[in-house]
Amino acid sequence: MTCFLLIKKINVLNLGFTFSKKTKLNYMQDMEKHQGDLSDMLRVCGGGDDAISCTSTGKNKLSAASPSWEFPAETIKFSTAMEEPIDNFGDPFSSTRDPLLHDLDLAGVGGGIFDNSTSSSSVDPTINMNITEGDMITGATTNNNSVCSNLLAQRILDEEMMKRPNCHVFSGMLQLSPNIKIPISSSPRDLSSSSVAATVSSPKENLSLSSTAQLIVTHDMIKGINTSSVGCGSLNNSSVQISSPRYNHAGIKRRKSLAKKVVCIPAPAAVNSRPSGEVVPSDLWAWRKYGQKPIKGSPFPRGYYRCSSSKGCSARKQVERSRTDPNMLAITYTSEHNHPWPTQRNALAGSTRSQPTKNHIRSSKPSLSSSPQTNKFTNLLMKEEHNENSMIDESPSLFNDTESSLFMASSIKEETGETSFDHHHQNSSSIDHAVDGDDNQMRNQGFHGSYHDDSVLPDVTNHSDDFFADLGELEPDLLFPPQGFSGAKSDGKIENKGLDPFSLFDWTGNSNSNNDCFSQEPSKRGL
DNA sequence: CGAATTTGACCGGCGC
DNA sequence: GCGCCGGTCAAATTCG
Repeated sequence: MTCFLLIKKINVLNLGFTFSKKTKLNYMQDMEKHQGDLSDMLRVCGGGDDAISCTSTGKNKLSAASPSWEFPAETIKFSTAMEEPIDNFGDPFSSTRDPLLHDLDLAGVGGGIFDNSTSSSSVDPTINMNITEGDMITGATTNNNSVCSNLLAQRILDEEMMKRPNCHVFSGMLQLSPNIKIPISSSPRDLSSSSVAATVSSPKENLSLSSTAQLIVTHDMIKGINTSSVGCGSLNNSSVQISSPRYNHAGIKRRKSLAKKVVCIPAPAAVNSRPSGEVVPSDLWAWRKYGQKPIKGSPFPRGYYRCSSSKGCSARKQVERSRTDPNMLAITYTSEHNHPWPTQRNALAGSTRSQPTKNHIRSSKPSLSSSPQTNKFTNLLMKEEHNENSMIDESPSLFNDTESSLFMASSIKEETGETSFDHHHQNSSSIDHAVDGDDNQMRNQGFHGSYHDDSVLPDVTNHSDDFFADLGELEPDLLFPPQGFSGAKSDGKIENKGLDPFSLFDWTGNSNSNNDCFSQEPSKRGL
């Protein structure tokens, strides 16, 4: 189940970056229903016995255009511990279902990411969608029962998710082994095919389920990882900095026994116009700054934000730069949101000055986004408005380097219980530890996620959240055509053009797309 | 003009 | 008890 969810999550990420606007918006709408936290989409940690290896090759995968870049042979280990998160605090959606997961499955019905056509005999219903090599992602299928099986899988999954709310996608995305090495050495040229497909497979000997997933990393994602990271240079030294109980030295008391979740991300470039000059990555929530304090021992002030998405919401976050690495931004989330995440931007949605407000495709809904970064996606979508099928061409610019790196490199440190967050400030913070320690390791090994705590939650807040946040601003009708995502025609045939410019969900196999990422011979999809 | 940010003041926890 | 420090409040300021 864990593996399955993770795989799904991976694809959620991928989808978020590569799918058509409508698909993304589909997510948004569903997320609105179920709530969700993209900030937790990527769990960069590891451990556990389950291994998922990453390769970029593989028959019937998105390999047609898969560049030479590939995930290392080393495995991405999925923590079995995360299967049953003990402490969800800090995860604003810990108690919610996974909307994306749900939606993914829905998508799977009509062009799904996970074709479980080969999994009808799957033993474990929780992982019924037995993802096998060659029939994932594309959703293409030769199995007439695939739709039904997807539906079944969806239902099973829904039921399972209802039973196990903790197994939400966003709190446990991808766990990377501390040892994983993801060479991000490929030059953009190497990644010229717009995306790379990394197969995330789980050796059967290591997993109770047979599963394979593909982790799509777009060209620019890699490029961003590779080239920017705002001082992090490359992913391998960018960020995955996760607190560990080992850093929570005993004897250091918290001022308050409030559990906090710390997200450590590469600080975005100072692209906004805040007088303070601080760049606060946006996320799905609307935050309103209510204070700023200089922190003793740190040259950087700490900004205090509270959730403005909903009145009475006690959620807060603190944003400050790491003392040891000014390029790193530590975001501490405190308390929890008491409301669904705001896809509908309400009047309290914390529209900030720093964000551009010129969104011609927006409806009258106020903006929620809290940073200019958000509008990058908005702008993208605006482009999509003009060119429905331009997604392929636009996709490489989906994320600038910073965002890409943020996405890939962001991480969360969740401190709960008696763990000391003050320690972070008072005694060479855990983040700093991570910077000094794990980061060095990453420099040596390339990207990898390390985790020391099962509760570690990665964060893509500043990236994917931006992405999805703005998606929510589009008219639902734009994403939810009457035929739904699958674009099923009345004649039973599938029409996914426009809906799936990448032909990622090309069930017909008539991929007329020149999308190098996913272009495949229909027959090769063989699904 | 409304909303968000800034910033000094205030409050409370914690250590001495 | 006092002072330090972090966190919050709220008036002033700034911005769209």
